Amino acid sequence: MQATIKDIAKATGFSVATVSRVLSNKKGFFSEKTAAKVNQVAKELGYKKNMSATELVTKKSNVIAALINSTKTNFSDSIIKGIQDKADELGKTVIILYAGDRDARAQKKALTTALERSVAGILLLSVDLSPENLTLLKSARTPFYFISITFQDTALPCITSNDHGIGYLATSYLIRQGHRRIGLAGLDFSDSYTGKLRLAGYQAALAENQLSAHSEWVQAGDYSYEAGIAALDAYAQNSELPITAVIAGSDMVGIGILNRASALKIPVPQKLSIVTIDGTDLCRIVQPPLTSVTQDFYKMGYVGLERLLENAAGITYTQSELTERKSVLAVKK
Amino acid sequence: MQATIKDIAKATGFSVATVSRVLSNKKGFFSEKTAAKVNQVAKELGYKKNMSATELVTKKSNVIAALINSTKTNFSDSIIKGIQDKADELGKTVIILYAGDRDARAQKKALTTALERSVAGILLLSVDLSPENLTLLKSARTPFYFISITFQDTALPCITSNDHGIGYLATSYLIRQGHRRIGLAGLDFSDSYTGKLRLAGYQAALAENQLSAHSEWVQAGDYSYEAGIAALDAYAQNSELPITAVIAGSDMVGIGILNRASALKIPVPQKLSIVTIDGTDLCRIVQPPLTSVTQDFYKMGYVGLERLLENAAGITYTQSELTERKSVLAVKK
DNA sequence: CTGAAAGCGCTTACAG
DNA sequence: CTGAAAGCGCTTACAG
Repeated sequence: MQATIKDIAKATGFSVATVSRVLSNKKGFFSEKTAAKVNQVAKELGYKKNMSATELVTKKSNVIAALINSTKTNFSDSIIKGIQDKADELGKTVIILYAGDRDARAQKKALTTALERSVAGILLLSVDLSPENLTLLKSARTPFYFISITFQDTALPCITSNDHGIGYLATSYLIRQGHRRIGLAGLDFSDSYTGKLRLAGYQAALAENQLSAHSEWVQAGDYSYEAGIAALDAYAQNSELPITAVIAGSDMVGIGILNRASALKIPVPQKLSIVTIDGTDLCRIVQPPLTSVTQDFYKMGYVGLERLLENAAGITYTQSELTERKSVLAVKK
Repeated sequence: MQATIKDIAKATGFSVATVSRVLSNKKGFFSEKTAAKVNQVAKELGYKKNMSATELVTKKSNVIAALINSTKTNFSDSIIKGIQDKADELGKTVIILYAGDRDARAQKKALTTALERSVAGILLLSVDLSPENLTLLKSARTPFYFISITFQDTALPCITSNDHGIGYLATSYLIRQGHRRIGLAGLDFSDSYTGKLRLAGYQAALAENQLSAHSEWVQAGDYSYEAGIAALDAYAQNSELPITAVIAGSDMVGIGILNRASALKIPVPQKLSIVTIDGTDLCRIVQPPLTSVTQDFYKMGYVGLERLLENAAGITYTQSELTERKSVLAVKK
């Protein structure tokens, strides 16, 4: 049997009230001497607080649930690191819950788990809730905050990169390097608002330079490695590539493009420059290392938790920056 | 205010006891009619069970805590997927807790969190507990089980790959391909028992073929990308490589070796064959894709949870297999 | 099939 | 600084 506060009370001769006070460190409500004795006995008995009881009576919790989806995009590591660091500063504890991959059942289960334990708040990392689950979440009184996902519904509180800015940044960078025929590959333009925004940023940058995208330059996809392969195959249909540079919707797309190009003997960056979006560690372990628009995932997590706890509304943007590596060639104009 | 069982009792005219029975589905203790009414009202009120109260009174929990460490090795995804799938089958819910990276404080915090919530069991994925934390874990009455980590102390219950077998398998495969001078790189032979076992397997395979390792063939490391770079630099000190093939301690080590070789114009596999240990998705996104000894991480998670719940003792091994890709060249003997 | 009552391990006004 | 007591939301023998 786990020792309880009662056991300690009995052993020390104090009341459970006093024991409770020292154990939860209610300063000013006990003497040093009392504390020493109680803590000592608690240690001897291997006492461990029963959080269920505490949460039941205080009706609050210091745990934050972070729901993650199980897709292979591995930038969530950085986000979680950011959340964890902030949580440590604040004395919160975070539990991570898998919410499946666009699986409404799994989402609901994770959500219910969080809600039933009356956590202090829910962070949703790139999880695109089904309509019912969104309703469920909203109807609960638990604060929530989305991270790394952009909604059309601007009423949802979230922190994310400025996706329009990302598209614009990548494109204008390539233009400055002298490129004129620039592709955009591997993004989802129908289900994903993110994709639409990045496309708009891309088009804006082109327009600003009196350029406009040929339809064959833009290859939709699902942000996966395979989407990168498919995109390159589409570009390589004719002996001459229609583009001199391409923006990949994710690191995995970029790597897919890179590898397929290598298989087809298209040298990167000599014949094709690549800028990828995300900028995770993956960029540096391929050859050539991929130049990227790098998102600040760590910060998303760190300030995401902050925002959640201050009950912030609306969208907060996190800064993205261009990281030059070796996959872009400057061409003379 | 969250609706409670009491509110439902009031609204339906039943007692809290009856409401509790239908809500926790104690078959045979209520009529269909009662159930219908209670469930209906529960739904209207947006009732959500307070798990703290339930756990407090039943003194049991159906949650499993999975402690993970924050190193970059990303095979934990597969392990967690395995755990999650098994948990779903069993109706358990799993919460994931970060236990830092060989950080005793973070470990303790994660452990305490799990223990204070009196979870049904604790799974530790590749987390190498400090001695005090191990004592803490053992002294609690909570069942625990290690995954993907090998101890010298065989009394600790765990599921993992047979590390001796892995070293042996990789080495004997390369020998069968005609290699005679085979390196081993990026493993830790001092802190990590895993490293020692793999080394022993490597030596056993060599010995079986009347070969023995030159000391310069074996380059220690910490399983990281940088360790791979360093290992290749060590091998490449002289104009001629001392080896024709190398076994990398992890996928990241393998990629480090590969990239450094490419930078130094050492063609893989023509001048250097590589077999890597782990076999995660990373192996297929580099060029050439890396032949690997592939560990069955998914299964580790899946049966790990099973074992935990049946309170199994001792070590369970999971099967590893050789996956041929493009990084090994067969040489004529 | 249903209800009254006790109790899980804690916290916290209230009174001293 | 300390204690007695009520109560958090549930479950479950016990009695009908």
